[in-house]
Amino acid sequence: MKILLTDGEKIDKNSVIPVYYQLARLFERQIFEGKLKPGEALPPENELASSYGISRMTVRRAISELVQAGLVHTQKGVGTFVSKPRLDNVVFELNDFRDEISKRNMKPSTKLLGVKIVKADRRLAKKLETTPGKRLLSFQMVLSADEEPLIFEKKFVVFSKQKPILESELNDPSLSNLASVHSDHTPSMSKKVLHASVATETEARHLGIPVKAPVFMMEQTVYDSDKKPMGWGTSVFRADRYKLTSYTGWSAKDQ
Amino acid sequence: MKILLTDGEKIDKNSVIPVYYQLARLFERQIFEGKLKPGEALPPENELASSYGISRMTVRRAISELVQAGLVHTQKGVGTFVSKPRLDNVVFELNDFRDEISKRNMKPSTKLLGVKIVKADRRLAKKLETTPGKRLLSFQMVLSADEEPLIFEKKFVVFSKQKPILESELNDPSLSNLASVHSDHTPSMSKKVLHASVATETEARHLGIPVKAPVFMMEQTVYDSDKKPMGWGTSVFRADRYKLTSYTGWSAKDQ
DNA sequence: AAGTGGTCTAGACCACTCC
DNA sequence: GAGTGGTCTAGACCACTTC
Repeated sequence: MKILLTDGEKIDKNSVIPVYYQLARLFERQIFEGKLKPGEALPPENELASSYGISRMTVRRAISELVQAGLVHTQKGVGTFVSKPRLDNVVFELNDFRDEISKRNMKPSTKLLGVKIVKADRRLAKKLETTPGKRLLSFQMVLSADEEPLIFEKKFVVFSKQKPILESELNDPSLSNLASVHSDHTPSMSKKVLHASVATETEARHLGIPVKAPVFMMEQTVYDSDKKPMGWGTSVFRADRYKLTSYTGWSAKDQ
Repeated sequence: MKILLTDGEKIDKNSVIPVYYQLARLFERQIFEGKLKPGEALPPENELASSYGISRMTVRRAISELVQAGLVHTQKGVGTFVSKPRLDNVVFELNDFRDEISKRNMKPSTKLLGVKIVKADRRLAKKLETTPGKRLLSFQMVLSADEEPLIFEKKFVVFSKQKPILESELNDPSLSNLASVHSDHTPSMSKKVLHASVATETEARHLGIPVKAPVFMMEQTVYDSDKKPMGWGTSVFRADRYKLTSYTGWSAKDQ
């Protein structure tokens, strides 16, 4: 028997809020507030179970949420310890354009500049792992927020179905959707590469920026389940309007 | 009672490999191989438990791993279903320079160009939420891989300790370490913003690239637990050598 | 009402670490 | 050997969806 810490905080077993969730938040709070510092051990699972009057499995569920969040880590046979925040790894997210724009309370729009059938040149043939001369569907479009052009996109799709260009293309003009609609296969993997570049004359004109202005260029390849490329495309983002932000650390969610 | 599917696959309860893990891999395999298609339901948890002769909690653990991995999703009162792969959200990682370079079997090196004490101008004062004239520690350095310069960095730290510049700075020249060494506080949060830009004359000279060549510019601010900025810095990456790659989809780990 | 996933319990045995 | 986290069981009750 040990003297129990007086947490001042309690668990309400009759609440609609799950016990494991209450316990996880309780520890999270103590870590954020500095009452539990990096390197310090949490009480053993058995002790937590008996002192809160809950089952050990419930304690473990709470702790496993903290482990997932990176707040603590466990050592078999030793204990559970508060982790040090890792501040120098970064994760940049670049999600669906329409979602992002809508989230910022702006109106997204897509202008389809042209759809045509083209023959693959050497570069396209290489990107799509096919032969030069192969017939491809080509799309060009401009994505805008509140009527201001932000992104200029070119996409090329290997087509195996003769399908008319439908409205659905404009509802979801993502490369994986385009590839999916015009092919018998289903996209199962996507590779994206982000470059820093400068605007070409064409890109500058469509985006309303100076030639050679800095831009992000994202290159996407969509593959089917056999790892054969189904589509390839580039998206050029205005760097004056687009930047990628990332927060790391414990209070990140407050931002 | 229902007729059980003949999976051909079995669970070995006496294996050293945990049962939940075996079951999760079994479903994962079936999803990757297309035997379980997006939208299809997994058998109910109770059925899985009885047909494999294991407890429902163990089944749930297996399923929860699949949920985490994004392979399936659950609907309360309805069932568990195979998810569609989400191919159009992207996550770019930009991890510690030394780790990344070492992983590529190259030799990372850091050249410290200069350390001095400077007075904050208006821009720095704003970035660090302090007043112009405030004395700051200033670092400039070039990071190279196999002697080729890749990144040019400037960092500014609000210092509250009079400490000599130690070797430790070169071992870990990250902004959070610099801020930590020269302050009484501990960094607890970091914000990074990635821009596309073009090289200034100074940057171009240090990186050995033409002026106005495209570069990535990453801006980092490190905060203490009270959300006061402790340090601010910029890292300029050669765009001809640096790009960010991201894979999404089910077979991503094969890459 | 029947079936589903979500939560929780009170045990059990194990492998591991540390002394 | 004592203490720790990791796995697993065989139940239970609940809220939810569907019919």
